[in-house]
Amino acid sequence: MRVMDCTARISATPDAAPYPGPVRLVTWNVNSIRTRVDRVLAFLDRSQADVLAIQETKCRDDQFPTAAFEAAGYEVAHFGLSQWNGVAIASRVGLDDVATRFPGQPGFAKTLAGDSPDALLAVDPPIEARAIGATCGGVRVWSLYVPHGRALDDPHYTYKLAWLDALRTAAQTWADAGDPVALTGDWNVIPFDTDVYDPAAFVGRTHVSPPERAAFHAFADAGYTELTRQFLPAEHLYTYWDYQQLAFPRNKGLRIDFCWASPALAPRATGAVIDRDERKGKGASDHVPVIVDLAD
DNA sequence: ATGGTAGCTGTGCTA
Repeated sequence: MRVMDCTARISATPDAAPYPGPVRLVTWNVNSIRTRVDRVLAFLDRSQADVLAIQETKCRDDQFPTAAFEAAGYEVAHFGLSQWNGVAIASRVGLDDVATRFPGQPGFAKTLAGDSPDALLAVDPPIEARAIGATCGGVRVWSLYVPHGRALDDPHYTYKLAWLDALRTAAQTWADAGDPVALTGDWNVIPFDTDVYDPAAFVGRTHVSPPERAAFHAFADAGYTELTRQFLPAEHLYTYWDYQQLAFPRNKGLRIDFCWASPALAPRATGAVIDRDERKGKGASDHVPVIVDLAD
């Protein structure tokens, strides 16, 4: 584990950047922050994370345990509308210019029996709490919870593809601008057959379909680098294990949590870790933290 | 064997 030198973060002059130095960036789908807050704070202390991108907080803004994070030395920005979804960024290296959606992010409108086509066209689909961005330690961090998709013939699947395509379009503009951007979170895509315990079990299901995989790999075409793959190329390294059917003891997992880095950021990466131990014991999330280290 | 688990303003929905 890296030994932190806190004095290195104090500016030498008032004009210097407030938080020079490396950034340890973590993404973690915590599956309810209120249930998991003690475990998350213990992880922050143990890992010495500088920035934590959180998904599935499962709460509204007024329910988020902000005080506990602040007591641990982290600022927090959270976007949650209900008991579903919810994303946040906790940072001890600054937290500026918070955005709760990316440009062009589609919403999702539930259709009800009896809705006429005209009525549906009139609906401006509400944005879901699946993306939050902030500038932390000089890095533009996006905590992302990509729609699951549910099934290939479900409207949520079409929504998932549109959501990923809109994100890629935004990501392209950021890359073209030369911004140091990290797109980190739960992507709900299994990019390769070697990222799943049994590809045959996923035939005809979401996460592995060619359009989903194409939408994921399109970020490489936009110039981005997936940092966990760069440092952890081994097959069958998982970040998620279902709660059911003893999936974790049997190591029947999926690799679905990733960090895409823009061209300006990717060269700064020095390593990545999947904290598999965090899936152990009582009260674990079904996802584990995924850590990337970024140099100056 | 059509189950199993976890979380949520839960008697069903979402993953």
